[in-house]
Amino acid sequence: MNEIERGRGVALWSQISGILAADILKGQLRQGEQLPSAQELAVRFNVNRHTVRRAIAALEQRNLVRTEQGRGTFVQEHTLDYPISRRTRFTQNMRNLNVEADMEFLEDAREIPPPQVAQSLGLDRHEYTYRIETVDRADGHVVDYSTAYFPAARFSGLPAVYRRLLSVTRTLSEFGVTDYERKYTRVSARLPDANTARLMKQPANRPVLYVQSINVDTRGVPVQYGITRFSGDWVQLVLMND
Amino acid sequence: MNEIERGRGVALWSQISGILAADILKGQLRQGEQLPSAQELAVRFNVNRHTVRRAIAALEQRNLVRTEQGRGTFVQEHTLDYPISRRTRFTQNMRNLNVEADMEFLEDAREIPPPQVAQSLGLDRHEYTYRIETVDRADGHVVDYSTAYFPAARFSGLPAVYRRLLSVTRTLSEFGVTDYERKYTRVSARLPDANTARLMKQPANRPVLYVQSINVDTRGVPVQYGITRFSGDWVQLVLMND
DNA sequence: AGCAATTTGTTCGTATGTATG
DNA sequence: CCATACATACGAACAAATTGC
Repeated sequence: MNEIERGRGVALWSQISGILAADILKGQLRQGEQLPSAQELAVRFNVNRHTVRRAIAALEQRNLVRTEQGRGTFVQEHTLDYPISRRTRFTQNMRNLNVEADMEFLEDAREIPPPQVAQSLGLDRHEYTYRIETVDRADGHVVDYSTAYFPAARFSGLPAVYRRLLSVTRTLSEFGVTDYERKYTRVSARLPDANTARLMKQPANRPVLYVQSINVDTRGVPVQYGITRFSGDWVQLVLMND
Repeated sequence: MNEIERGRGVALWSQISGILAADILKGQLRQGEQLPSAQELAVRFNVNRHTVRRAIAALEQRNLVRTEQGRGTFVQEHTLDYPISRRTRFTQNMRNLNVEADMEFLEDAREIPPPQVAQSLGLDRHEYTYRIETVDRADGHVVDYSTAYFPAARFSGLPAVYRRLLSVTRTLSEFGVTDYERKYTRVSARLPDANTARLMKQPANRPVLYVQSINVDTRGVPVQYGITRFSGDWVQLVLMND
């Protein structure tokens, strides 16, 4: 059981807030789940109810919980609504949401892709692609882990450009592809493999949204094949019609 | 270990085929996984290699496996591509795929819905809805488990009509809603709760696609809130742009 | 419809710790 | 060392909303 220390320079409410926040972010407190009442928490941490309320107020500020008078305090359904449309730009989406978004480049490689990827990109079995792996974060925790394939013949030297620009849109633009659109998006649910779970810092038994997509240029020629694994708990794909 | 019996009126190849098919359908053999070689299976079942080949041929006929010359036999990636669009009609989708589709009515109820549902349908907190639960099957195994909410005030007596027609489209049509369209679709990945796992006849650690959707009439008024849990292994949602 | 139990929200007051000048 | 300001922490009482009986 987690304990707090008095008089060590960190306010009690801050310590309590930190413990609860960690529980939520680690998934030990599930989405929509009710927290113990302020009174119960006060007993557990051996502090006054006001102090607990101060801690919860901080969590509410961070949008981790939601309180309802007369009912209780609940773990906020903290889903990022991820719009999917033919103009989807993944990084751009993040900017539109009021979260701290950042992206980390993991690695790139020049290689012959899996058959399904080759076929989707309209390549022969022995044609090379560039593969680029990245991780996106929002508010500090991993939202998605993406693998993107580009035809190497058409986009010679792409990885270097990508490392510099860190954006698919801007990178393709450097190669003259000023516009592209989503041709199709396939969505399924699966458990992450060991590597994916590690990169996404999530338990291996928490499912991910497995999204495969093709982007085509204005002439309909495939320019990118993408595999994006979204944290199933934190991301909802939203398909709007309006 | 599963055993086969000789001379009991069921051909050996048929029994072997049945055992392997059950393994595949129960998910013990995962999608894309390679089966043991015909020789290995022959040893395991204590039959001739030809008998195993006959069994595998039957599986291929049922489109459960795919054999590749010189490589081996693999569990067919047996995904149903489920198109999602503003005109999505779930049952209709099934008919378009070349599978045996059937639907089972589970139960209905008149009740106050969860707050999120009420809000999405534009109802007050105390207004009633009809809830209808169904299961869809394709080729005998469960593809999705759906819960649909309808405003009770507007569609008085809906469950009786639904039981008779077994179709959302036709039921709404009886109430004068001759046309409706998908307003939005939200997709996330989660593990099934115990009840869902049981109804879908799948292990509790296999993820489902959790899809929430709203259908609105031609004036934009919500007529149905749906929760559909798709078997993550067997269903891919496909969002086309063409 | 009423009532009790529970939980969050609010407002007092009081005491203590910390930083500053 | 003292005065002040501010954040922290506790206690009591009451209001408002929800839930279950």
